[in-house]
Amino acid sequence: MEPAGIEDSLRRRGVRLTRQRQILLDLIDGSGKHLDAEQLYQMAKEQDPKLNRVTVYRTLKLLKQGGLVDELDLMHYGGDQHYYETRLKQEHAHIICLRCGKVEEFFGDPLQRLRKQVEAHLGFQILIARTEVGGYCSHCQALRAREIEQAREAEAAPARPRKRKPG
Amino acid sequence: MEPAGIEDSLRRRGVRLTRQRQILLDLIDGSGKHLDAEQLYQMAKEQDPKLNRVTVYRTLKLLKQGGLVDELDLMHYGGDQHYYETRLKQEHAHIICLRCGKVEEFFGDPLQRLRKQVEAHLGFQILIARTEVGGYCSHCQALRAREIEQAREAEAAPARPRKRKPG
DNA sequence: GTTAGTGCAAACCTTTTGCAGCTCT
DNA sequence: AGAGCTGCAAAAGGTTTGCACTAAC
Repeated sequence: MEPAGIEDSLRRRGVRLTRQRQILLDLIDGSGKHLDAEQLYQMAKEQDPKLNRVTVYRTLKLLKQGGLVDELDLMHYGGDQHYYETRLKQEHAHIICLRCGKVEEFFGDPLQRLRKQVEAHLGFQILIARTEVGGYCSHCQALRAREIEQAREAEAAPARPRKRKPG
Repeated sequence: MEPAGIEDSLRRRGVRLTRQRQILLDLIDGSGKHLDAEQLYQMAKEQDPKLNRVTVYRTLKLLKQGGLVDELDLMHYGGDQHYYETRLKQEHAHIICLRCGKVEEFFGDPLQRLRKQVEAHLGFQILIARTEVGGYCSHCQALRAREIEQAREAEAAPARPRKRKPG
């Protein structure tokens, strides 16, 4: 279950594979979710209560610099934290539902097209690309339509006290 | 030179167009660059020395929530600040040179293709999309090749003997 | 005249840094 | 054995909040 590719890459550069880094790598790679630094810290602490928050940040910086993990902000849904994932998978876009927070991944060919066009038209040598899309998932579109409808009704027919409020 | 569309949108929602907000809107829309909160604050202060940093943040939040400006991180080149631009232009990707920091904009069709595919395949209603690409611009590719070459020379032929085993 | 908006100070939160001691190779 | 790494404390940077005063509508 370990991200062998990442561990090899680290070893090759003389970076030590400490217990703390193992824990964090396994979490980033194995959780299946996009975790932020604080979540990583809390989960890592369960395996090693002495593991320090600072170590989380230092490990993330190390992995970022080595190009082994990507840093995402997921459209700032939920705040300004950053989220992390390994770069083992094929390049993909993240599609975030701004209502329920669900994150989908998209692997279509426009991503490769974009890379090629940027390289060709702008002469860039691309190291990393990131696409994030915010919107409403199909489930939340329906819910939102209902919310808006209810808000309209509430505005059109005001002063309909459901709760007792002395006045 | 004012972003009339934005001002209308604000007025329509009963948001007051204060002197401070005018200054900030003009800067975001008219500077032609991607400014972060601190830069905006410094530039705004030149027009109104009493304008407070807090007002910058509050205005940015307001504009973000209204969907009137986009918040970018430009691949975190230069730190974790956020950069801002109005949403008046056609959707575009930002291509950042990780060596010199130059930001190019890309308007190609893969962006629209991506939108369409995400809507079709995932059933999303897209509100906002953001693509950021990091790499080396053509100018910096050459410079970087030279840097690497020089680093290799410095390691291969130093004044003192090599530490590694002889090859 | 109301109510939203501003300035100021202080709090807050995430991330970084300095340093002494520990540990991986 | 020794460079590299960790933990701790404290600082740094960016952003938010509470409150009294001000100004846009």
